[in-house]
Amino acid sequence: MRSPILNIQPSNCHNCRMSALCLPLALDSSSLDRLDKVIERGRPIHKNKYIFHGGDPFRAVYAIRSGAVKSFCISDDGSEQVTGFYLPGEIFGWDGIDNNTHSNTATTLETTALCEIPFARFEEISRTMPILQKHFMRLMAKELTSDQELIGLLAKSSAEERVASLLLSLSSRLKRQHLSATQFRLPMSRADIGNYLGLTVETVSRVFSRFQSFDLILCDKKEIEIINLNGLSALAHKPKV
Amino acid sequence: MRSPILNIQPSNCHNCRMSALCLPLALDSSSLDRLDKVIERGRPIHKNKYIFHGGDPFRAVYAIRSGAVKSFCISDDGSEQVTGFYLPGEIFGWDGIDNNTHSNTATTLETTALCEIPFARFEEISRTMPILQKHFMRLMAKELTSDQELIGLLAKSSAEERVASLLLSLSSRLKRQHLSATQFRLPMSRADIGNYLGLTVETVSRVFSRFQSFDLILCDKKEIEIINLNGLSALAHKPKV
DNA sequence: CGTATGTTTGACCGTCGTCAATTGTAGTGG
DNA sequence: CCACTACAATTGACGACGGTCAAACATACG
Repeated sequence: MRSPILNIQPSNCHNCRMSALCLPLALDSSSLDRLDKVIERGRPIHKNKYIFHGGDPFRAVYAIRSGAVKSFCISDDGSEQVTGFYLPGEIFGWDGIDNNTHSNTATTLETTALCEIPFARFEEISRTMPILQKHFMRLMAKELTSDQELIGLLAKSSAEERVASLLLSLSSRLKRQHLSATQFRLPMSRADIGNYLGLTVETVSRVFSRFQSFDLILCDKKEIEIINLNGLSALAHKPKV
Repeated sequence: MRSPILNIQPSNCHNCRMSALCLPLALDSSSLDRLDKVIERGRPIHKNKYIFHGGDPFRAVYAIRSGAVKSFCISDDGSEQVTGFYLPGEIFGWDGIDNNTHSNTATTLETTALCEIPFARFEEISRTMPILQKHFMRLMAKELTSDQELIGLLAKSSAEERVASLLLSLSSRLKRQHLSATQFRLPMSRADIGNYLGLTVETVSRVFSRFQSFDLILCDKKEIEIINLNGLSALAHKPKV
């Protein structure tokens, strides 16, 4: 039984150290208060719990205070397709906006604390706060560009490039949180990584081994240390042709 | 030099037969008028012309009245990655919302007529028309889910499944426009298809040949006729494992 | 008519998926 | 605490799918 990890449970957006990430806004104090009142701060959720299921009615989007989340959808044939990994300060759940129904399922990869932003109430207050509306469209657009990066990755890259790119993405996103960019713990399994990157578990495992033999990373199960960041970047952006 | 292709040039949204697709909204007549006034209806553009470049400042999103458009981004190594094909009634250009800069480049695949929706003015009027704001968020969410379908396709499918899925996607989108779902002309080259689907030109060409030998389609260069729609669907959704 | 570009087809080979076996890890209950 | 089981990760052998290289052909454009 863990853990005092989350003793810094924020009571509002003002004192949440993540707000610089999920609300990079110039909101005056009273506007922030109004936004603050609609946000529901949940207690930490255990690993492998569902946040919403595909088909659920769309109620809210979610910001991560701590922990990690994966989202995936079920394709026609019943197989999973991981569509994203989300880290603290990031927002997920947009997929429900059209049709008012979630197309994805979201689960926790480890103990996770969320802020729930009920969409109906958000829409109300955003009517009087245009900046908030624009901000949310920008967040959605960010999600779009990150999806497109993934598309580029899947369409063109080799297994090594894909894994290198994922590691670098995680690294830079952790850095944004003022955490180490070179030493971290992967919240997801090899199978999740493979599914996300369009590779099999075996291939992912082999690539990790190869990266170690090249002295690019050290890795003990889920603990990662990036030793040669430049080398990894070179691999990730390796020109094809 | 004008082409008489588009003699049904609509003068406003009221009489545009595409409005049911790009504006599936319950707008009263006066609201539609206000929206109508900000939309700039351009003259037809020739094939292979740029609509915007990656890096351009974000000014507007675009609805297609006729023709076809592809969008692509340039990756670090200078290579193109096609991110989408757009047909009449569809809207593109969202990629510019975050950073106020387009990350993609968009070009016409054939002679194309566009409606330009200046984003700044759109934001103004959407403040007093919440339904419009929600509608645009839904359009962005649609783009998100379609990107995620592509991700699923790229991550898991074989060459045949990818090509079959693209053909079916085009087919159903043409059907939405009340055009034939089984006989149409591909607006894009084999190279574009390959780039989009993460395949080489040669593989795309081979798959087309194979589909013909299986009597799934008839195809003369860019003219396509789907003979066995069910068979094609079966191929597209072929369960892996 | 000549050149550039797009498409098709063939032969070959490398990467990654498949199948299989082994080891390591985590969670459960005795 | 250890035994037991279920699951995660690693490693090897093999083969298929699709990429690469090359050549032939068709089409578009000046």
